[in-house]
Amino acid sequence: MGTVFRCPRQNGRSELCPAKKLFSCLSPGQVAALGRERLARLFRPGEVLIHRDTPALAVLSIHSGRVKLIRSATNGDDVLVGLRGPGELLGVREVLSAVPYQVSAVTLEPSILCTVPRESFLNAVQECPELARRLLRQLAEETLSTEAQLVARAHLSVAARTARLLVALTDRRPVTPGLPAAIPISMGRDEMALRVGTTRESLSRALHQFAVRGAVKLEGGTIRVVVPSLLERFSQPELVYDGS
Amino acid sequence: MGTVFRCPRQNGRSELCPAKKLFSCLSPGQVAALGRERLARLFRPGEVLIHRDTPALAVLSIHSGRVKLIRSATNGDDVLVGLRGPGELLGVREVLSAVPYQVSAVTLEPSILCTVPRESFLNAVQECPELARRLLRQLAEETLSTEAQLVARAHLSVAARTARLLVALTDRRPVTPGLPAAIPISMGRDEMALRVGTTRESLSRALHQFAVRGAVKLEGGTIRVVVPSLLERFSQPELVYDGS
DNA sequence: CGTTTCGTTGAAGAATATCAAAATGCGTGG
DNA sequence: CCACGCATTTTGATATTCTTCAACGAAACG
Repeated sequence: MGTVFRCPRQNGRSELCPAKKLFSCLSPGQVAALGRERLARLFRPGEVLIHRDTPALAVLSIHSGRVKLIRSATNGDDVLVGLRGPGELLGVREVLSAVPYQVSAVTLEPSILCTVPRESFLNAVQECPELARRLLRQLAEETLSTEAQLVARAHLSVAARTARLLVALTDRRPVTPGLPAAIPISMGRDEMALRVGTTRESLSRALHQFAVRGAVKLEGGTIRVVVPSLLERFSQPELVYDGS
Repeated sequence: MGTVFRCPRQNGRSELCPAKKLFSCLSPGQVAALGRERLARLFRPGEVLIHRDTPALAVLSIHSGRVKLIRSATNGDDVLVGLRGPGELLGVREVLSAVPYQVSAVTLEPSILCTVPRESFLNAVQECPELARRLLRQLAEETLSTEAQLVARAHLSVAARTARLLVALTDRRPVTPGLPAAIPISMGRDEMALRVGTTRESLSRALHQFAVRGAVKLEGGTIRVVVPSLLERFSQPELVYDGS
């Protein structure tokens, strides 16, 4: 599970995974002390990086690729708890709290990660106040976003949450040169459903509603947002749209 | 809103609100620099300490009393996002993330809090690495617990979540001297419902189920847990109990 | 060209919210 | 001590939202 290889280097010196931003405050010596962080591994999509309920022995740093954090129930229905991308860390909270991993981490794409042993990480945090401060801020934002997620699930319909996802996905695309048409996205329905916190079927129906009302256009594999403003209306609470 | 008065003092020196644990690493000078933290205010139950969407100008430290963090929707249905008690801080995440308050904070009981201006707080974090580390750990635990909440809502029935609340409430009571009978609690049904993430009515029904099956006994105002083990069974997923 | 995976659609069923009303508890003043 | 009135809790009936099961069409792939 995971091919071992070296991270790309720059300037002849070992270059940290994009967690550079985070670790940039460490001295070369401290970086070296992080341990085997230079040894990265390549993972295929769908590989399990972290198993829930196992001891949190290390923090993983994402070099490239996207990873989903899930809690899988015994029966099999997963709950998405978060998504992480390049430059982000996995398992920080558990290592800091000294508890077993509370979630499982699974790659969504081919990904390259490196490992920082628990002790090394804690040492770095201890040694470098700046690192602590950066993590602090990151965690603060993380908590707020998880809370937002909780609230959304609590009082937004599946349709509204779906609309929100679409809005978020298009927002993130600065690539909106022409005013008229809008932006397509690509992602499996199952992944979308996971992100919205519903089933494949319910998601499909929600999209159908949007399409019927002319907010979006479903083009095999991609979703074209035709009337963003309309979509934002759907993302509001209250409003409910059902039936064929 | 809130009567101003001085915090109790010990040893002739001003004593910080129970956030002592957190701030104990600060020097007296640093403590003084925190600003007006010695000026505490008394709030009546139900007072709003923090209004969502207003600028996060300060961190509040809870000296005594309990506070609920909520997101109130336009229509009026609140979502409980967290509870805080003595020694805990309000608004840390927003201050650290430099965003407006994302939740409202409302007292559940008469409470005494003191205020640490945003800048003072950030300075303290900057100055004192130990403080940063403590906050880090606290935030890490906070995130994990919010996530757990999210997961619980996602795949546990109202009954299961209710059972969990009862279990948690009894667990927190070390006051279980005699083995035979069990522990009573007191709390409005509305507050319970809020914590479980459901309505007053649904909660009532869940309790009724437990009572019918002999797990608990409803005694006006208090709930006596008769068979804890049974209650724990109810708190498991899968199992569903409905009907009269 | 079958086979497999993915997406959509329909119909039935479950869980929970909502609305309305009865019941219970509780403090107050007679 | 009792009666009254208010607030909380419970209960019942109904509505709604969503999931689940099942089937079908279509694109993807060997």
